[in-house]
Amino acid sequence: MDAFYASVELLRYPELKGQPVVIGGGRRHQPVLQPDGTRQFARLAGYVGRGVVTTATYPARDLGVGSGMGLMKAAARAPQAVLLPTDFEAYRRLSRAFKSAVAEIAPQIEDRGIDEIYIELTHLPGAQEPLGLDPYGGVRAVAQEIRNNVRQRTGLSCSVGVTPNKLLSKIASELDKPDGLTLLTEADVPRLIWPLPVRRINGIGPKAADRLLALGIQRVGQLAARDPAELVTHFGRAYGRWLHEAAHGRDDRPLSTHSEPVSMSRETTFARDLHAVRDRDELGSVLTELAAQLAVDLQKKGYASRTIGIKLRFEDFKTVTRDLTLAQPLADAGAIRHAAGLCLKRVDLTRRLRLLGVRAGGLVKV
DNA sequence: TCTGGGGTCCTTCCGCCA
DNA sequence: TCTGTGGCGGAAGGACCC
Repeated sequence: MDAFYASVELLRYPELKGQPVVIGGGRRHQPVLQPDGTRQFARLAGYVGRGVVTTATYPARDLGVGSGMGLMKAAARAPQAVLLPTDFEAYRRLSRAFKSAVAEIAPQIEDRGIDEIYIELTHLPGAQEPLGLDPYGGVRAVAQEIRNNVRQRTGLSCSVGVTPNKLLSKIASELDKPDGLTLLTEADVPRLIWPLPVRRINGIGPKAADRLLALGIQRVGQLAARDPAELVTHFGRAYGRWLHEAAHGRDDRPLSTHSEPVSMSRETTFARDLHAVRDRDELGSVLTELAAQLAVDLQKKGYASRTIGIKLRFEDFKTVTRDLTLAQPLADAGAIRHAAGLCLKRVDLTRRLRLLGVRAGGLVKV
């Protein structure tokens, strides 16, 4: 889906179309309905806090604002941009709507989060047929039909990559964003994929990109040209081989149409850093609240957890975790709070904290 | 102006046990 | 009884993704 959260907000507030809009920040900054019927929107200018941009509209991106950026920094670049708080309930609703719109045409779907899916097109009627002079006309038409249905059911645009595998589809879907349809085959890899920066490969993050850069590798084609043995030397057997395969556009992962959750968690960043001793009571009640929320999440989805853990982030952004595996799975707020308290006792708390989280792993259906 | 919240998967280390 | 080896679960951290 294209700029998903922001696009959902534009459905609600169509008067913002064409403007730089940024989604993020806390519950405040809600638009205010004026007596004359128009809405007063919060602006980025003067933002104070620790929020980040979750999504920015394309006009906002043109001003240098992108997801993950601190809102203070975003405010410096685009003070006049509209700021809207996140509304996950609305995004989940539209997420279900777009997925069922796709499923009406192509039922084999792999979920990749709130705004992304992989779709199996291979065996759909007509997908293997040429259309006029286009040997891939059949599958192109199916993909277009999916896009049309998503727009009709949700009012939202999406971008699609039609290729032989998931790795290439992910890259291809981003070649013509927003509202694009890109079809490519293995034969197109040298021309269309090799000029791209290595970061465009799903699985090469900032760390791997830095290490590749140190080897003089910036683009996918440069990676493809390297001896796989050399990559194995630098990155280990599994990752080295994978880098080589990925650079050649090869990927044999099957579609995964069903998955069970592995863990669930709740965490919060404080408005100001807290001290273990001086802010003991506040810290304790945050932990209690997180445990209670997590218990509700577990019970709503029908899971119990055998491993309870905590996550701490200190003022210097260093993060530590502690966890505890129990004899019996549990989903009770008090028991989660107790286990989290035991974990907390194992951490040296001399530095101040900016974040506290509680996690439930080892999930079992109840 | 410092950097959210919710996840998955992988690696490494350690203790326990056969 | 001592030593080595290997599997396994748990714990911790890290990379990456949406």
